[in-house]
Amino acid sequence: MKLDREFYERDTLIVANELLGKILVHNSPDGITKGIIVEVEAYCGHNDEACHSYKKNKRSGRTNVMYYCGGYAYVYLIYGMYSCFNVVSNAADIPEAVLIRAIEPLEGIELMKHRRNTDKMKNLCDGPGKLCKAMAIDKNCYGLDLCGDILYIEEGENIVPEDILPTKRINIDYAGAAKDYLWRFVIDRI
DNA sequence: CGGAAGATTTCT
DNA sequence: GAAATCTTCCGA
Repeated sequence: MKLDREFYERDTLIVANELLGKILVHNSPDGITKGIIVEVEAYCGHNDEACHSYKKNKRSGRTNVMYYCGGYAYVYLIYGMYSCFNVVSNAADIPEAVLIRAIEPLEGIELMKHRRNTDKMKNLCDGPGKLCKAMAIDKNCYGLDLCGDILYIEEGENIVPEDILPTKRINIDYAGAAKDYLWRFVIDRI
């Protein structure tokens, strides 16, 4: 069961929490890949110094999709070599999104290994850049509608709040006070 | 038009 | 702990 538009058009922190345990699906030309979302981070526009849409550059070519309504893919290139996949959340004109930081491979594992050029399961999708490479998510996926058939998220197992561990976000030391917000969520089991 | 920086990964 | 590496954004 594919998540619908209403799921995404809510408060970013709620969407971030509820995305845990859901299944990310990419129907690529090479084949289909699926994975359970196990780690996310929330980025809340004007309330969040770490968010790309926070600063002076209110809206730019890169962050434009964050101003859409929820349910779109925000993919950007970082450090010139790695893509990061975000799910745009909340209503239109509210530039917020959820970064998918890690997944647990479900389907198309051989394809992922081939793309990542490794055999180690643990090393396959445990990072934003890694899972994007494993699932072939790149700038071509920028702005895709997650309510479409190419890239989407479906219902997975239900995660109870007790299993969700909030922690500080990673690699945003430049973000001042915002760097201490507990806006990174991981599934505390496995 | 040039320069600087970055929501990372990998190897030493 | 440091390098790799390049698109995007800002200032001039």
